[in-house]
Amino acid sequence: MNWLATLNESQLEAVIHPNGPLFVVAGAGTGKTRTLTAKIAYLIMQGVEPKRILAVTFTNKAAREMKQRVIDMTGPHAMDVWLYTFHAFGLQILRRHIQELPYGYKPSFTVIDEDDGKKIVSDVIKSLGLDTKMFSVKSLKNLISLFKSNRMEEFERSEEEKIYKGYQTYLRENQLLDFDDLLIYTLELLEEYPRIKLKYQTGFDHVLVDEFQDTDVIQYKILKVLGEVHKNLFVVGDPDQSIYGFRGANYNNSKYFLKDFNAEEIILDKNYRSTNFILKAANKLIAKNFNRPSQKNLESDLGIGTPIVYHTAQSDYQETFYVINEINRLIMQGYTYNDVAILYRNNALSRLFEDAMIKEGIPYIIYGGISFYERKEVKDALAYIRVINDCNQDFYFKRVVNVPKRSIGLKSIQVLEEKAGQLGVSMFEAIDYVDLRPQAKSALLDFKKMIISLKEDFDEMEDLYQIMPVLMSKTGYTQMLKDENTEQAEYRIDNLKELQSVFTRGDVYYEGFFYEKLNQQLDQIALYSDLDQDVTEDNHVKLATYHQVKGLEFKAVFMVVLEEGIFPGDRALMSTYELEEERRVAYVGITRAKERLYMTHAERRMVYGQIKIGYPSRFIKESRLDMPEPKYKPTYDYESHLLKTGDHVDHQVFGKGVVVSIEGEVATIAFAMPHGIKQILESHPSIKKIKKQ
DNA sequence: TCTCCATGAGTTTTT
DNA sequence: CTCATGGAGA
Repeated sequence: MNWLATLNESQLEAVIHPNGPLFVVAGAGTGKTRTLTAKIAYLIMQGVEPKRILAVTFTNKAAREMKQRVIDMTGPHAMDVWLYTFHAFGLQILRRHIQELPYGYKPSFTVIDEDDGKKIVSDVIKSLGLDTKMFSVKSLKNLISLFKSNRMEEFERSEEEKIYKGYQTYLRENQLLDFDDLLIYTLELLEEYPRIKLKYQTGFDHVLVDEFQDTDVIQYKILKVLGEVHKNLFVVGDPDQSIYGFRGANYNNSKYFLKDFNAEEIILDKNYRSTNFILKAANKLIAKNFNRPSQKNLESDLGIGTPIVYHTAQSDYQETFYVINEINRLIMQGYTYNDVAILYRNNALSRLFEDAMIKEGIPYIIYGGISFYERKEVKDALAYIRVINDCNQDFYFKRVVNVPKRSIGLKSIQVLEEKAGQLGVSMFEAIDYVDLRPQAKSALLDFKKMIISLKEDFDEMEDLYQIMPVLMSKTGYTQMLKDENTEQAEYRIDNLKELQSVFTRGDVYYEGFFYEKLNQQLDQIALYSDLDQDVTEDNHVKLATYHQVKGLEFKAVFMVVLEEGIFPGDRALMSTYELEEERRVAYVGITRAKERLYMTHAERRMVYGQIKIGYPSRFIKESRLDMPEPKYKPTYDYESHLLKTGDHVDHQVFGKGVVVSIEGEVATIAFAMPHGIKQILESHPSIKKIKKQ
């Protein structure tokens, strides 16, 4: 156990802490993962059976890495540790017990992703005959999610509730579960079914949780049930890095945990990542948050380091220019492109910087975008496989029946779906009975024949790698892409080849007959959003949002577009709660940097095609170490006003209003109730002047 | 069934 | 500005 010697005092204290509830508050870069894996290894060394340990994480990547580390530390029997994401843990439980719930689910249910969910919502809206303009699919899917996970009491509009019910019915009738269901049904089984509850309460002796600050209400309840009997909950997290509130992460869970379990608390604040200029800035910034349990100040042994560099650019373009220049200077000083990250608040801001990178020939990658398993061609291929695997999967049937084009239009599909509904069979089965024009009917019959033929091929197969070639040629999918003869199509073919290698790897990883392997592989894919390609090898600057780099670190970090209205965003200005979350996002940003940190903003920026004046983000001032006000000299003319008394304006949040007076840069504007009179910077990006009628 | 234009919306997203 | 969507028309 020589790895125990590598831990610092607080880490060691946490690791050898006797049984009972413990909250390890692990600040950024303080060895959170190291402590958690050491704890698991320690438990195993103490004689706890690996299969009686449950550790949950938020990402597959974290789960996989942690498992590997524990195996490295204690040997291969650590394979038996239950180390899963919350969702994967739920999936395990539900594959075993879902038939006990009164919703008609069979253990062979399918997990759909966010995109599929939206499609279903959209179909439901249409089938209810509602005006599609009145209901945004995106926000409805969100509302449904809020409602399902008890984060919203009731729907505001009766139609919304109808859509929710339609969605839920569709899922149940088609044996589909969305991501929320994986957690909700798991909780229901654990809370309402004493036998199951007892099984899992006593099946584990220890429950460990990573990134606890990101747990939502349902996840916390699951942990609560699991830990109720033995109370051996080892929870690691950093409330200051809670930046997923919008997705349901409940900031108060840390308070609840300390109270509900009367847990002890150990704080890790010795940082191993950054120099102290950076840490001081981070400490100073986060201290501005009022709602802040478990306060801590980060400090490291890495010296004071280089001061943070602030830069005010005259325009958005010049800001990118400055960043490029500084990157070039860093390179001359011996940094590699790999050491550098450009971080911003939202994805749209990547564009400017991407353009600049291309122009200057600096290698870069942009995080985010559509991930591998969300790509159209990959989803199509998987949908085919699901239909072949089980012909009654109407949802996936609909997706592929006319891809490539087989002249089976929307109308034909609708008629078929109705027929299937009348007969109470799947669309696939209903093909024989449906009344359609001969062309459409024979196209459907041909499709059916093709699927049956593919099914026969599958039955003959022994390994997953055999799937793709047959599938792609029989369905005509590859041919369709080849005929397109575009770069885009080439790229899609490459992605399908990559899917092929996913299956090849699956052959090594999974055991059993073809269909057993296939089902395991499909489950895996359902919970994985992306391939874990190791991108750290290549040498390029990383462009990413703050959210995307949580948990990562870079020698040099550029926090760009630090402007009021963008970061913090307009929406966050009204509530302390949201503003504090924005501040935590900034805190995450600062703490990514190991040696160099730049904070930049521009005075003028194109926003939606219009030039707007930008003010430096309050986070600059709030984190700045020199006490006096930042030497910010605006270069625009104070006297030329953008607005004048009597102007009508439209504010993104407060709606329409009239300018009552102007003093300096501040306009007093009267908005309709309940907002009333507000004083706002006249050039604030959320204000738009509207022409008088 | 496909293509073209008008229209509107426009944070963050581990699963 | 730029992307997605939906309706009209070929």
